[in-house]
Amino acid sequence: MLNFDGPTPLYIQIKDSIRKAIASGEWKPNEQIPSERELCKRFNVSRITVRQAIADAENAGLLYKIQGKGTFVKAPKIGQGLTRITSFGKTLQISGLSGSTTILESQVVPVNLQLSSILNCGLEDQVYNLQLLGYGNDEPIVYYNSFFPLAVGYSMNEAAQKYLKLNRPFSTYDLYGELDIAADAVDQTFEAVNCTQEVAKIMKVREGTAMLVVTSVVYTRDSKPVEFKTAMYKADKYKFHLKRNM
Amino acid sequence: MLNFDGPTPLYIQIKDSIRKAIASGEWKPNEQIPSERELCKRFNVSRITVRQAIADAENAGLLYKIQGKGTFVKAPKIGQGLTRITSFGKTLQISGLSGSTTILESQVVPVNLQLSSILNCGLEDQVYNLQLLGYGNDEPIVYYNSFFPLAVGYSMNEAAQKYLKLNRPFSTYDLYGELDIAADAVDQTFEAVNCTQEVAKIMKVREGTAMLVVTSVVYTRDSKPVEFKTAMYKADKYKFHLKRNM
DNA sequence: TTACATAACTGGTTATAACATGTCATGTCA
DNA sequence: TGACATGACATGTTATAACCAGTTATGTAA
Repeated sequence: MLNFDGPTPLYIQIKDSIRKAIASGEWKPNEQIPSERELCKRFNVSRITVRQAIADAENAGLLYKIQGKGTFVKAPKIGQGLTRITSFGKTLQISGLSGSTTILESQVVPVNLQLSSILNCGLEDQVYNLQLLGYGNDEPIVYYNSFFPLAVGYSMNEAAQKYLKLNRPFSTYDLYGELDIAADAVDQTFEAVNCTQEVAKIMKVREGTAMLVVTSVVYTRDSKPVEFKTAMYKADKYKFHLKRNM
Repeated sequence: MLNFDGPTPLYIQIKDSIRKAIASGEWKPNEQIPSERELCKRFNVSRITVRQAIADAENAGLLYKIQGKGTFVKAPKIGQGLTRITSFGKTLQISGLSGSTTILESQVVPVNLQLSSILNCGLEDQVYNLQLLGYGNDEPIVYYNSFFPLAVGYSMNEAAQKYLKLNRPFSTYDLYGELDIAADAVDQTFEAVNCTQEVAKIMKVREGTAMLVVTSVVYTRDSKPVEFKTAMYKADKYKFHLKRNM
């Protein structure tokens, strides 16, 4: 089950296994997962290791614990929770909306100074640009503008075409699952802007409508940037939730 | 130093002590804090306990660690980081803005259904309403509309008057420090809205300007709600940053 | 049958211990 | 002098062990 000799810590492997069990639906929302001691036996590791895996998963918004009762799978909130990374497709599903995603643009473009610095590539390099439009109940809800290193971009595009054919809503987070890239962390900035004319046209809103803009940089486990993305959400259709500790 | 017999876990006491050392300026941003083993000796506890305290503090955005080098005090970002709770006064200070806060309203009001449910009080109860306007460089930046249980509200108002006399910028987070209330966690919702006429007047912007609205419920250590707050930020002056793990 | 003590779970806290891995200063050898 | 080995010290990972504190089912006594 676990690789005891490899370089990957056991608790990370266990966390990944938890993530998979939840993503695959094997463990359902609000369902109790095996107890810490049970997982110790199952993976043949100490309780500290299991607890660290669970703590990480809890931190990522995948689980919650109740003392004396057990550990449970966290059900994502309506809207979008900021603890747990939830893809567009999943968010729609939770909200009970039918949805779809269209590809507005899929192209290779030269970098600018900002992009080369963020994606950590040369000024002469090219990057892949993917622009998606997400619909909920046939209404544009979010406009994604992503930039990837070239190799990643080509794979992303392939995966996107695949989802497109299936006519299922998706965002780039859904696509990572299709690739062998393990996205591990995201840096995000939230701000409100008045919608420009171009975006207004794309999203079918009046110019000046308040939009929630989330700028993200996605990193792999080894802290290499793999995506720079700007997401513009139609304000009245999308909120973000967050729990913070002091 | 620590209370070994009390009900408060040692690692929480240590975390509080870390928080105080940072808040008081004893430990400055980017300064290295004593090593784990040093803290073990100093507090006379095991390394696990110290590590848990540090992990909590890191999670709250107070510290960061570099393997092989040490643990350091995190310097809050310009803008507002979403990992670490940063008060309005502190945010201004980091941004290098001079600022101030005025009290728009300080009154006792009856609850409505939403408030009674959130603050967990009876429908006949009254609550304290405090409305603040935060300025940066003489320009309105944020409008806070807070509601507290009555007893808390009176203390908050006193503390606010005190800050007002000192002519120092503040938000309710600054005020908690003055009271004996240990705010421990916050639930927040982020959304973008077009500014209404009333708010436009208060914040001296054009009607329809995009505003970032953050709705917060503040909880004490024992998970009792102590504040319901709506904060409206002038969009071009305020952004929020967040790092998320998967 | 009901009420209460208890046992058998759950996660929460803490100690001790060892070794791995990353960083850096120091000292040695070419 | 410069390159490299080494040791001291930082955090990272993991095991074993014990006890505390809630939750729940069970079984016993009134």
